[in-house]
Amino acid sequence: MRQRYYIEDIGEHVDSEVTLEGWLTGKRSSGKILFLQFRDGTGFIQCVASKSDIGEEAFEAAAGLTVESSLKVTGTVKADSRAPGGYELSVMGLQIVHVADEYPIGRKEHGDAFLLDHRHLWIRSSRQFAILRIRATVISAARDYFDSRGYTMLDTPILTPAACEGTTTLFSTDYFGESAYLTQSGQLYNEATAMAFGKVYCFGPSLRAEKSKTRRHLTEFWQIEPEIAFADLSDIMDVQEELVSEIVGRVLKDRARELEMLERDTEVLKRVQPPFPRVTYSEMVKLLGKNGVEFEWGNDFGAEHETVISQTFDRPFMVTHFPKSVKPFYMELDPEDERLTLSVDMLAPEGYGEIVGGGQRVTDLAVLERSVDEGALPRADYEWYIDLRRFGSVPHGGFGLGLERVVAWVCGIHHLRETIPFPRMLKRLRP
RNA sequence: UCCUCGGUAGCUCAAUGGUAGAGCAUCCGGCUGUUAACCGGAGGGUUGCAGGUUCAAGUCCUGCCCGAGGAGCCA
Repeated sequence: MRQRYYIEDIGEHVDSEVTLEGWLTGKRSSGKILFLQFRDGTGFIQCVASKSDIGEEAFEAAAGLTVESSLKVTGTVKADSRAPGGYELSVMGLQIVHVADEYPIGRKEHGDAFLLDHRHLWIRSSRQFAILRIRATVISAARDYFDSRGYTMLDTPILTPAACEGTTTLFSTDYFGESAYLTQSGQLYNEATAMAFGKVYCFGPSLRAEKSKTRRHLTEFWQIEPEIAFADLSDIMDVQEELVSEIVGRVLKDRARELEMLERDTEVLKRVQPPFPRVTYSEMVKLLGKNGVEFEWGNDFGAEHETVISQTFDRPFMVTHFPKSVKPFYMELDPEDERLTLSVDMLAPEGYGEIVGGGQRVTDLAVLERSVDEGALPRADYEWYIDLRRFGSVPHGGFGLGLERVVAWVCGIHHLRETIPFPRMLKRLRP
């Protein structure tokens, strides 16, 4: 394959001639000198063209280019402190590939609805570029964490016959005359693969037809879910904090430029080191009381509570031992207090709230059967899952890490809709 | 589903019930170091839809549609 040059590696080619292939993000001219803002998908660079270097004809053609026109630019790489990023390209020649129509997204501000309607173009802008590159790094770091520790990655199905939980609203679809649902989580299937492979994880979309309309919700979001045989609650918490620390460390190391583009305070991220604070649900209820927030034991934390609590800590923290009433049927009960479960949620600081949820699963056949019945779940659809307790049942557990929430927190951005290439939300299916 | 706010030029917004404007974008002209460049000029409107009040409605009233924020809900 021929030699290609990318902006990301431009520092390796100072004073040599390269050709870059990409798009024009903007331009400024001063009569006989032209500044072309250029991107190639790996970064952004300014190209400087003067009439004396490239000739009148090429100069006029370049001056007439519209925003988002595609072109190949040949020139010499210069280190220049005046340029953002430290380098610029001194243009010797350029080849126009396509002259774009008038581009709808300008450099001035736009409303949320307008930008979401133009998401297919919006992802070209520098802020979205930074966020989505960080997303890719978060995924890569998480997968590397598991792959390098002997986990087997096993995909779980997206089309399922039953809900993971009876109460939640599901997207349903026709499956050759039978109704099927889009998965909310790979967890139940993970438990089956964990009994076959020991340590497993899955990475895929979770779909929920909830009519949630907040910055913390998408109807289609991605989860990374490990499941470990012979693991107890303490093991699960160790994995959670190690995983999250590794993810944040990788982003700090490999995506410093992107974090800078987002003006993210990296001091906060550098504090993300084990051990994370661990508190029980009951301690948390007391803590809320001390902060003057009324809260009745047995309820689940709402947005307000999570915000108050998460401002108490300077790094992610874990809340354990939630009451049975607020957790799903498969959670193992606390042997010391049967009102409680061996569950753990991790909450991100700075008001970001829950980013991980998990815990130990029910081991005993009779306990699980009772839970399924109490939840009024269709027994037939869960028979395979119950089977896992008939054939070599062992203590096991795992968790789900909500990718978009982690990306939002790491990037320090307000709304989940910017953390996924094409967000799916209530009333937004297009583009 | 509930509460709040909004819908005016391509975009972001302004306009005491009395001639619909500005900035950006676009087009034309100027400028050899611009950083959301700058300077001068031009074009650009079914004020979300339907009805009502009024001499007169972008503005007031009623209904509907659409969007945003929040709540509820939510591994």
